[in-house]
Amino acid sequence: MMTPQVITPQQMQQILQQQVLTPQQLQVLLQQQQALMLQQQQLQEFYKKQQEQLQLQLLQQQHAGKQPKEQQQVATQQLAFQQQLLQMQQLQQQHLLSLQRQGLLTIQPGQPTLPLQPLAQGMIPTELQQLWKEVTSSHTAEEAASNNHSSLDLSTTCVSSSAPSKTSLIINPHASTNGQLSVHTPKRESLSHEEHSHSHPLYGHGVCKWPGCEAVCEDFQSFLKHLNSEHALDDRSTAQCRVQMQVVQQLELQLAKDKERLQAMMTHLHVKSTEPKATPQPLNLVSSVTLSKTASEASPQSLPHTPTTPTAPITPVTQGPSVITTTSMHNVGPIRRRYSDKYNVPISSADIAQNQEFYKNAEVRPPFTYASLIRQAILESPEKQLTLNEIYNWFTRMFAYFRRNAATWKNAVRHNLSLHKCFVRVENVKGAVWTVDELEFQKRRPQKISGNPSLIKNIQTSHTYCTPLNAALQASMAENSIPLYTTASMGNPTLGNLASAMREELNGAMEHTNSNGSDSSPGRSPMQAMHPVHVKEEPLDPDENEGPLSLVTTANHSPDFDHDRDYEDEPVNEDIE
DNA sequence: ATTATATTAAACAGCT
DNA sequence: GAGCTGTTTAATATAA
Repeated sequence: MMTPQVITPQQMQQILQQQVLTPQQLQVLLQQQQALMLQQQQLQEFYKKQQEQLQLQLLQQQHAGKQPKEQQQVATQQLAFQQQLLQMQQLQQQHLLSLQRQGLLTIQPGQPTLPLQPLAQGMIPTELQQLWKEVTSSHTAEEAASNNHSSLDLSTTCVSSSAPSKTSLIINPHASTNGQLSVHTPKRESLSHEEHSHSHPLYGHGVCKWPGCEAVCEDFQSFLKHLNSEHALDDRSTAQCRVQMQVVQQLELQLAKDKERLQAMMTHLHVKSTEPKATPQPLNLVSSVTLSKTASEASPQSLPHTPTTPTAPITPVTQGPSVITTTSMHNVGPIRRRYSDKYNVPISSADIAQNQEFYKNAEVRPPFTYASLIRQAILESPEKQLTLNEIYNWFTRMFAYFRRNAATWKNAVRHNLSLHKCFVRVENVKGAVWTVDELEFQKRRPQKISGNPSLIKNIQTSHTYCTPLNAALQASMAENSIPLYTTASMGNPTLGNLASAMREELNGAMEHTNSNGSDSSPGRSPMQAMHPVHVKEEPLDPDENEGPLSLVTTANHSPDFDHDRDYEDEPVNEDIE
């Protein structure tokens, strides 16, 4: 449908590959580049039209009421979404490919998120500039040493106007955080790292992966030789690098725009869909983060074709076919199955950050239970304890939905706090705070995982059954490596909490006994093992080991939650629902 | 059909 | 007494 005859980056590279660039050739190249940009503009136009059409459809849908063709429209909508998502996926893949070709990105299976991280946010031009500077600076240093003829000053074309005047060799291995600049350091990693050869971004399947090269190299050694001889730091390589950089930049731009567009579409549709309760809005959505996460291996056609739920948020449907389960919501807790599983769609908050923003702004009911949300709120707090009011504040801060009907949901929160054993009230100097008994919480979890508590017993006895659970947990880890509402950064300390929480989930589900090996409360001092003034008595569970309970008696009130009073006591519109 | 869980509403008690 | 906090009960809905 939309396969414009744009000159692909590869073709461009091939052109470049033919010989050392002359300024004329470069001119041609730039023209081609402009053509590419033009094509991309057309692409954007297409999307624009698509979106307009979508809105039109929605309008019609609203006016038409419940006419039978509504379904057709919905299907069209769905299609549009899929196209959009597919396109984004392609973009992402293209982008990935480009980066790989460049050697700017190393994808290693061992470190799943690290290299992909920048992709999710898009590599900002300054990063590219930085990379470019590194190349060019070393380039000129070499250049200045050997031949003195003025090389192609590519920096005038677009990215960096700062001509590399410095002669110092800036080859900083740490600077290339997003990958490795393999242009100038092939020898270092040659013999000693044989296994590393497999992961060299420019070498794979016995061929050189330099853009447009594909020279056959039997082994890594010959590849290095080839790399040094054919792709040395000369004008041609530099130009190739630069062109590719532009391509990447464009793709980044395009990706960002498409992401934004998708977000707008989602938000738009979602706001609409909350109004009519009886009209489900099946949407097939793939989270953008899924794209970035699995762009390299995910097949685009594996989009599930099952509708989601009426009230569920635009929950991106993950495309990983088997691994993703509802336990992907682990860090949040059980989802509200009432809505989520109606269509057998494994809802997963793949793009947590995205959803965070979504729920913050869109008045959409989060698909999590109150208990899960309360737990999340508490666990997110630095002290793992919150007062009731702080929990309230968290709700209103994180979810636009909870900025109205305060009486209702606050009552529900209180009700949940009292009802569930997993919430433990701890008397404090300043009053009382609520903590989470993770074991208790996880106790309810097994049912969520499989719906069959006996399975857990099986898991306990036969470790071969660990696989599904583990897979689920790993998927959960991959999916939600970030606890809700924290931005995605691998260094996030909360990640550790999540990991330990997951370990505990395993422990809790499989062993059912409290092994003190799992320390779920990092940062707790033994001082805090003081007895609480008042703990909810539990007659039904005498065997409950209250060991891991964090019974904090000190009044260390976190200031983080004192400024959350933005939405507090906001005027309540009781007549909305 | 039964059971478990979640949600919502509401009554009530204790406290500030 | 009002409002907040916390407990409890009941009705209802949903999913397993």
